[in-house]
Amino acid sequence: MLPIQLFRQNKELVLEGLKKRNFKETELVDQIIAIDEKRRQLQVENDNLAASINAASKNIGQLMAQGKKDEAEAIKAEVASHKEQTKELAAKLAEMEQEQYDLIIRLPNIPHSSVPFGKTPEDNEVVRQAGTRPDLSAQKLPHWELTEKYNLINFELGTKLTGSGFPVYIGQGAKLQRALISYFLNYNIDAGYMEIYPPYMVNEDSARGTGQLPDKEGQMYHAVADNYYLIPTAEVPVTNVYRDEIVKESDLPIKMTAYTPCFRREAGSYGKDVRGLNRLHQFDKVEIVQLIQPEKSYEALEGMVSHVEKLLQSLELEYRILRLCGGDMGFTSALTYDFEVYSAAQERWLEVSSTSNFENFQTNRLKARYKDANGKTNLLHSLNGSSLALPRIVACLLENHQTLDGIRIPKALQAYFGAEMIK
RNA sequence: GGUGAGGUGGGUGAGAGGCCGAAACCAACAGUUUGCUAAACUGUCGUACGGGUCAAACCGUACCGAGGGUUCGAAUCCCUCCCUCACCGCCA
Repeated sequence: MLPIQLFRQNKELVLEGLKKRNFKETELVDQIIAIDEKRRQLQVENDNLAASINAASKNIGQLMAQGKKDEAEAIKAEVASHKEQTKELAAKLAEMEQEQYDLIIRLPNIPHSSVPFGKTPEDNEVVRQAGTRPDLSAQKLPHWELTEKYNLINFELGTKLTGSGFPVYIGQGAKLQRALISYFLNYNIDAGYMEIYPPYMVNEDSARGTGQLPDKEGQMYHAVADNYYLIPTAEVPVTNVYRDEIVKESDLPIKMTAYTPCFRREAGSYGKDVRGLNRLHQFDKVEIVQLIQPEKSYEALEGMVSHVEKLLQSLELEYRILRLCGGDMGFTSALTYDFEVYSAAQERWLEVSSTSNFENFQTNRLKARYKDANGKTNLLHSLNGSSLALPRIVACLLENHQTLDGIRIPKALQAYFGAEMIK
């Protein structure tokens, strides 16, 4: 949610940002500004009225203490009429606040100046591409055949136990998951991230805090009896750690990492996108989150990007980094880098990480703030990224490193996996 | 699941219709003292919205778990809901 001050101070910036996103309802901006002015007017009126009521009440108390009952009664009558007015005003004010909120919440974040113009994924800018494409002339099996061949994952069993999109990892397949999770977490911890092991369900306040509610409830699994939501990403519980908190500047940056399974309903997905490990209802992911001063957040974002990039390199996979265009960026992001890995048998790029700076769009709603050197309270900037999402990494590891003798495990992972090959 | 107690500022905790945005203590921050550390002392020390200002100072309003009610006036009384803690039961 954009801070209201932004509209008063820099309307042009908002309009330009919306244009870059191809966001059509630009009239919302003027509506918001108009309501804001009216709202403030009303507040001044209402506050003044309340002030006179308060003063009168105090007066009554003193008069009663002095035994001047008649005078007190006279003032009481006066207060009664003021109260009528303030009741009306307060109701109008609340209505207006709600109206303003409803409008403002519909606006997406303002893209960073480096975000390219564009409407579709084709307009995303390839920042870097690196790694080598393996020679699969000897054998080119897609991962869903490799998982069967080596008995790593049983998709049908998952369907029996739960439903489609809930694979069962078996034997070396299960061990590979555990190895990747440990490797990713340790890698992040070494870079100064604090490991968090959060709940896998959150309450409504948390879901609201990171913006899953009110709009995206269809994306989450909901435990109705207790009104808890299964997390669609670790970002939800981890970012909410700092909901309604004010931290000292000396505590910044706050860097957290967490492994969690992620639960997504993914209603409406179909076809090759959901084949094998490409899209699941439950998957594993290791997330990194940072909270930092506004002036340092883009430096931090670049740091996170190179952090994730090195991790991908260590897995010996071909990857590319995209700077998402205005039309393809998530609603809450100001700048997003997507990481894609080349799936050599499917011959397509798969997204394995999305790393974004949300500036104060998230923290405004979360009320995650810090106190600066002058004692002033400001909103933090929040950033997060995957490092990494497991299923597609697994898919690419299997496909890209397949040989006739088995699947080669990258060096960096061997100590965690305990073998050099899957046979 | 049963029974009981309770939700007050960063923490502990007092307040029981007006003198309360809230004592005291602790923590934190700044300073004085000091060879260093410690101690001692002094001061500062909630948030939001709005007004005001170049910026401050300052002023108003709201907030004592949430929502409603009683009253001229509510942290304090009443109602509803939520949550936490303790003990018992069950259980990984």
